[in-house]
Amino acid sequence: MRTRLPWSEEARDVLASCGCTLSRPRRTGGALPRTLSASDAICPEGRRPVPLPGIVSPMRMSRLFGATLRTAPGGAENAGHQLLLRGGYVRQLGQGIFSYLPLGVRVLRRIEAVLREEMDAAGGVEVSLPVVHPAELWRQTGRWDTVGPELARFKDRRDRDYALAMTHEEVVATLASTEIRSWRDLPRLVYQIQLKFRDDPRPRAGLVRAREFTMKDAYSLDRDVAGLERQYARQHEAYTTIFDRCGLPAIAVGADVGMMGGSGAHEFMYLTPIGEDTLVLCDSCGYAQNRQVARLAKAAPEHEPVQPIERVDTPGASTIEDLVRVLGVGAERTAKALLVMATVPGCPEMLPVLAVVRGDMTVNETKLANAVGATDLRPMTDEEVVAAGGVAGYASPVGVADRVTVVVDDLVATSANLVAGANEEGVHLRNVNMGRDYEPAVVADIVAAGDGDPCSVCGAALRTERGVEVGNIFKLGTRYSEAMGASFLDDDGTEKPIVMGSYGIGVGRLMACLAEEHHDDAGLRWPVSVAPFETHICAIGDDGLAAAEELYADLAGAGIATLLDDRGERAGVQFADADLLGIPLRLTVSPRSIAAGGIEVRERSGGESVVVPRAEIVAWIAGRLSELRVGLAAAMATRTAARAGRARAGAARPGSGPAEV
RNA sequence: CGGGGAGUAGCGCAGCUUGGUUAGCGCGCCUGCUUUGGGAGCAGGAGGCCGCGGGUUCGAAUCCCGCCUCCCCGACCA
Repeated sequence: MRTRLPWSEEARDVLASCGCTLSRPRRTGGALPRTLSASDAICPEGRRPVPLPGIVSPMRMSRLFGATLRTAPGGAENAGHQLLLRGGYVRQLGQGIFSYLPLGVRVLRRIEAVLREEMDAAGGVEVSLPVVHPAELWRQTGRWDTVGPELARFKDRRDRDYALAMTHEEVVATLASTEIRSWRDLPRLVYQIQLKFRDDPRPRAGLVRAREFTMKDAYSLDRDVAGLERQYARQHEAYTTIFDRCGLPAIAVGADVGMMGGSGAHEFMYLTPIGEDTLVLCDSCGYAQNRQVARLAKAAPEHEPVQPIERVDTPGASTIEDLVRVLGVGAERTAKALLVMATVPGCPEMLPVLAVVRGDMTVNETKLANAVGATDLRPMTDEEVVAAGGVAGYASPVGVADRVTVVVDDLVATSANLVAGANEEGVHLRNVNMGRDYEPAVVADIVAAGDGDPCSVCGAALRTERGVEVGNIFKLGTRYSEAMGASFLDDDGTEKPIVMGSYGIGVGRLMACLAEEHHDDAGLRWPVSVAPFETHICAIGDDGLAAAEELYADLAGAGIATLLDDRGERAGVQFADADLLGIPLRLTVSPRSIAAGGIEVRERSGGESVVVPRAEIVAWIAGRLSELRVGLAAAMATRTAARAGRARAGAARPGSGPAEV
C-alpha cells in the first residue's frame, strides 16, 4: 500500500505559486521523510517553483575565487579537512580561525537554509544578536567571573570591559525582560545564526573545533517547566530532522550541563574516530550517554559484619596493583583516593577535595566536579597534598575530614571493610568503613563508565565510541531569566521568571563532519541537500563548451544550481576537479557525448555514466535530483538508527518519534 | 598551560648533522609550439628578508640565545 506523503506547510505555500503540475517523488526504498519540502518537487517541465533555498545563482568556474590544490597544506590531519582545503572551500587564517571561500559559503548557506526551515517549522522566529557584549551583561549572571579565559575579553577606548559572544543566553534573557510581559506572550522560540568566539585552549581538526565559528542558537521561553519540556522535545525532533536532511548520521546522548547550568541536556553526536568526546553506549537497550555523565550498574556489595580497623605495613605499595599483589586481596576490596583542588563559584579560594572510589574503578572528573559544585578541577601540587594531610600513594579519607572535602562514591559508601591508605608512607588500613572511620561531606556516583561495564538500565555490557558534538539542547530553567529579571505576569496574577531552554548547532562543524562522512579517495561527495551546486558541467573541447553554455542556461532557467567548468582545461583536469569538489551530478558535454546524442551524466556517489538525450536532460536531472533528496532522507534515517543501535531508552527521545510512513 | 614536532617560492618537500661564494626538487604559475575523455609533452621564463630579532664567525638557511606562529598528544566546547 502506498501512502501519499504530505507536503509540508511551507512547501504548500510555495507550490501554490507554481504553475506546473507537480508530482511527488517516488519511493526509493526504506523510510520516507516525514513531510516533503518544496525542493522535493518534480516538475515535468523541469521548472522549480522557487529558487532552491540557500542557492542564489549558478556559477562559472572561471569566476570562482579559490584554487584547487593538488596536495593538502601540511597540518591538515583528517581527510575531511584536507579535502575542504584542497577543494577551495575554506582557508585557515590563524589557529582555529577560518575564511570561507565561495564554495564553502554555499555549503554553509544550504545548511543554514535547512536550519531556518526546521527552526521556523518548530515555531521559531529569527533574530540577530550582537557579537560584542558589555561586561555588565555577563556580570549579572556571574559568568564574567566563572567562565574563565575561554570568554574573550577586551576594553574599549574608555576602558570599559567587553566580551566577545561565546553564547547568547544573557542577551536573550535581557531582551525577554523587556519584550515579554504576560503569559500571553509565551511560549516563544527565538533563534539566530550568528558568529561566536570561544578562546578554546586547543583548537583542533580544522573546522571541527574552531575558535571563531557560526552557530545556530535557539532559545525557548516558556511559562513553566511543562512548556519547556514541550519545546525541548520539539527541538529534539527538529534536530533529528536537521541531521537527517543534511545527511549526517547523528545520535542523541544524555549530557552534562556544563557551564550552561540547568536541569538536563542532550548532545547530538556524529560518531567518528576523530571525535573528541567519548560516548558510552548500550547495544542491548539503547542507553546512550556522554561519558561525562554515563552511569554503570554497581552490584550491591554483600553484607558482612564490620571488622575492627587494623594497620598493615605495605612498604612501596603505592598503587592499587601493588596493594592487590602485596595483600592478596581483590581490587574491589580496596578504596582509592584522589586529591584534587576544585574551583567553586563564590569561593575565593580553591577547595581541597579527596575523592574515594573503589580500587577497581576510576574517578569521573565531571561527576566529581558536579558533586562538589565545582567548575574546574586540577590535581593537587605536592605542597597541597601535604597541607591536606595526605601522602602520595597512601592517601586516605580517614582523619582528614577537617582539612579536605571528602567525596565518596555511593558504592564505597555501602562497601564494608575496604583497604584504604593510612595517610602515612608505607602503611595501609584494613577494614575501613565509612561512618565509623570517617565522615564524608558528599556521597555521590563519581565513577567513570567504560567498555565492558554493565549497563545501568539493562545490565548488558556497555561499549564506548568517539563522537563529535554537532548540536546540543539544554533545559536551562530560570537561571538566566532570574539573573536578568526576565519575568512575566501569569494568569494567576503572580510574577514568575521565564523558563528557558537553549539549543545550539555548530554550522561550520556540521559542514566539517559532513566532509568527513561523505568522501572517497578522489574527493568530497556532498549529500544533495547541502552540496554547493547540484550539477557540475564539464565542457570538453570548443564544441563541448558551446553546447555546455546552452545547457548551463537551460539548467539555470530551471532553477537547478549549476557549476559550469568553462576554464577550457583538459578533460582529465576537469574530471579530477569535479571529483574533488564533490557535486552530486557531473554532466559531461563533449564531442563524444554530442555524437552519442546527448549529455553524459555521472553521479559522484558512484555508478556508471549514462547518456541522456539533450531534449530530456533538464527534466531528467530535476527528477533524478528529487530522487536523490528522498533517498538521502531515507538512507539517513536507517543509517542513524543502525549506528545508534536501538536508541530509545537512553537516548530518551522525548515526545513521539517521526511518524512512520 | 604541560609534553612532542614544524616554520625554506602559491602548495608539498630537500638542504641544516659536518657553516663556504649563484638555495634546490616536484606540483602549480607565465610565454610559445605540439597535444586534447581521467591531473599532457617539449622549450623558455617568473617567483625566496630560508618565520622574526639578537649573537658567534672572515662568512649563517645551517651553530647559539630569545621571541612569534602553526601542527600533534593531555585538562574544555557547537
